[in-house]
Amino acid sequence: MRDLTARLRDIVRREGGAPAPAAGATAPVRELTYVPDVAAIGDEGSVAERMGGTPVDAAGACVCLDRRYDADRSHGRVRVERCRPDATHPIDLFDARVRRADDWERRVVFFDIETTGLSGGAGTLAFLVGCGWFDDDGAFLVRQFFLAGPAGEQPMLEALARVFDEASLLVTFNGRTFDVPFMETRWAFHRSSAPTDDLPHFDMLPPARRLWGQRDLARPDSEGCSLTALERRVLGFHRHDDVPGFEIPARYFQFLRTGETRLIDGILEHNRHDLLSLAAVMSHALWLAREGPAACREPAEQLALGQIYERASRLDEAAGAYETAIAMGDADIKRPALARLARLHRRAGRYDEAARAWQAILDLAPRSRRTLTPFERQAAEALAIHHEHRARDLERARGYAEALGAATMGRARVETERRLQRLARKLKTGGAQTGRLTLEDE
DNA sequence: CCAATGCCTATGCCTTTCAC
DNA sequence: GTGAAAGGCATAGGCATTGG
Repeated sequence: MRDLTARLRDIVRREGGAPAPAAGATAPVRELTYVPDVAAIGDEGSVAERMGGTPVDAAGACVCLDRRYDADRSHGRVRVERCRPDATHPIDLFDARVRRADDWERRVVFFDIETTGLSGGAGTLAFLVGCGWFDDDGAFLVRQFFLAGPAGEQPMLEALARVFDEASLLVTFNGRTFDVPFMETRWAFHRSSAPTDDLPHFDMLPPARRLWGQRDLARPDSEGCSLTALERRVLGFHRHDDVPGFEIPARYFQFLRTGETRLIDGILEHNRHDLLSLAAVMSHALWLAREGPAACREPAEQLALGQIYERASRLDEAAGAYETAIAMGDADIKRPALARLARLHRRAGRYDEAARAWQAILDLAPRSRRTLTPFERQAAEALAIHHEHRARDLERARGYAEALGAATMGRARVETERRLQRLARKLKTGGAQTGRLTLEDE
């Protein structure tokens, strides 16, 4: 793949009028027969005609393709019209930078590029950029700009800037790291200012990781958080004959050699599916955040939702989500949900409720097991503190501290030892009498 | 393959709250 | 009044993961 990128670098150089560099000892460029007169590539008609698009520039080096997905069409389990984000969606829960007052929903533009490689150097270019947005009827419109040759980049960048100028919010998947910086270097390369500079940008990857990214300990085969994985898990959408990402650069280089537009069809479809799924995944995430834990299909989502509310300081909603997760989930969900619920209770001064949640974590463990998992260690430590300092039941406090001491190492071990010594001292001097008014009367 | 983002964990600091 | 504990908060470094 690396030498393909090197070849493309040669194309760009020749395009600029400079002679091709002498073929080095390694990769000769002779087999690359790119024809600058892009409109004449292939045997019948222009690239734009054969792709069913329209030329953006006079030479047809950039091709524009429009596609409409009707509102009542289905994408996996969801209908297209349901994928439109609107002002009722609490987008600030996922990204506080997108303020709700900013009428961000006016024109949300979904954005995804296909490039000749991941490395993003000067020899790599985005040969396909796809934009999608909703019209007033709830249909999803996709506009793609395709480079029939590198000479089309300038007109592509101008046309793309016109789309972005209309946008109120840009939405991408991993675009904060990849797509947007990539395009910004291209605009810089052509000495124009980037239209993304003052455009609010929402990257769906971090929110998706928060909602669906927790590695599922119960299922080692769980799929990760790529857009195609989310598509299957969240939308129930399965692609047929998809072009895998790693194959995309090679296909484009082959197109440049042969002018065969059929090689590109699968990439166009891949890009459109990415945009549609991005819209669907985003609006589903927003919908879940708005509707709350009762709308979740999986307890893991309820747990994640709790963390999302907690980050946004919506602590009551967070507690509600954790309680739902505890009620619906298996032990692997219950444990973290109980721990987080316990911390919320403790922070709010509801110490008895916190203690009950910590105790519930310990009750999930089989009696036979001596070793403590991290959650159980956390619970035992919190209960030792609770019973020593709040409930004043020194005997019980010592019980938890002892269980903790057997299961800790290093630094935590030292603290536990100190706790045990303090408890022993207090018990000897008769501080135990005060330990009557505790949890026992519940 | 590469860069970069953001989560998790450990660690130290600071303030508050008690017990003596 | 003094000292110890607890717990919130900030920071830093490690780790995994995503894009074509």
